[in-house]
Amino acid sequence: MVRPPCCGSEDDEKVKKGPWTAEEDAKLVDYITNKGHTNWKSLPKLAGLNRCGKSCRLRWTNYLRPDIKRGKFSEEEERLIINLHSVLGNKWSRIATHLSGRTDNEIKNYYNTHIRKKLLQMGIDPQTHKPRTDHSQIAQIINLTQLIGAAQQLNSIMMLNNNGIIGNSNNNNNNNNSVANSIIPLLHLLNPATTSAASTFLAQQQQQQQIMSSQEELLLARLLNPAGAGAVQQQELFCNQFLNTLPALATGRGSSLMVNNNNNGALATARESALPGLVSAEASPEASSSTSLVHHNNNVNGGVDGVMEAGNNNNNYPHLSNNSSNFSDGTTAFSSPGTAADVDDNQYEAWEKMLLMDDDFVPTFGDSGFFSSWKDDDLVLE
DNA sequence: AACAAGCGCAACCGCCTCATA
DNA sequence: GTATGAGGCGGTTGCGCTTGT
Repeated sequence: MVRPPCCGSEDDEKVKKGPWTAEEDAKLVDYITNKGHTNWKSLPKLAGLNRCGKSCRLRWTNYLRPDIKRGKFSEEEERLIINLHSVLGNKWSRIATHLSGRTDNEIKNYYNTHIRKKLLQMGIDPQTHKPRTDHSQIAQIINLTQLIGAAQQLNSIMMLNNNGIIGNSNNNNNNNNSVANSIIPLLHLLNPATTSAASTFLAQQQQQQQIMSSQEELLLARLLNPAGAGAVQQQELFCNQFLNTLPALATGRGSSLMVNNNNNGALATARESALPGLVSAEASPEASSSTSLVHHNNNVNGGVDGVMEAGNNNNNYPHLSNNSSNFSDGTTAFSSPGTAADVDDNQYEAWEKMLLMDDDFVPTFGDSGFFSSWKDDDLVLE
């Protein structure tokens, strides 16, 4: 059955459309302030407005409501929107419930204009939050500026690494070659045919390094020697992940949102979250004795220790009950018995709410995609 | 200065959901 | 169980402003 529009056709000529005037706004605000809005359909007549009820509702909820927060979105809000969108998709109204004072319309507009553009520039598909695999566009996306930026940031990370802030590297080598070590593989990725000389140089540099940290090894291995079919795509995927995880890594924090069939997987995911992208996908756990959702809100080493401790005490995470557990290092874990399939939507909703409401939630990036959508997968490696 | 193109955002449209008769 | 209608939601449009030529 096709319903008529909310404003009957016989009234169309009378009902005003288009931008609201200050006078109309004042009438609407005055009426709702005094009488409320129990019935939008009858409201316009009662308020002396020549608008349809739907238009009044929209004007009120999106613009006139007193609790609306106007102005530029903060970085925190932007990050939260991206997180939420990666989990919820285009559920703008649900996203809006997590950002006080922001309307679904405002968030939708902001995402489609600002965030969408940003993600595209980063090589991320704004709809799926996964790296784009359009080969013809990759080279345009990863431009020289990004390479330089990436190299500088990688250099910072390696310095952090050598200072023991990230990882447990024993490598105290001079970092002078770090930039070269990082930028050459990226150049190689863009155009292998014309970077043979650079690759040779890289090989020489690698030989000169007495000890290479495990992170560096993994990074270069995955950039230069992706195995098996789809090597190019793997390179691109990893490159995107790598470029985009740098800022998060630089903060020295590891956070993850995952559905994890644990046992050994607990350790694997913990490590992965500590240094996203540098643990191989093959580290996925086989056994499934329980399902857990872990939020690492800590410095990297602390996060690993916290989860490892949980796993080492008992592979089944004995002290993680049906609700949340908080580790001393700031890690928050949620778990329930059974496999991922045994966790119903309500449980996921509850977890989702708890995590997303957490101001410290920081997204991480896994092989299954940038800002992984855990709800869609039984297992999301972070 | 004039025009075109791009951008941001308020508002609209039409479909969906849910409550109610 | 079905029809109806209000409210809600997401997609889209179009206007006004800004920026570039």
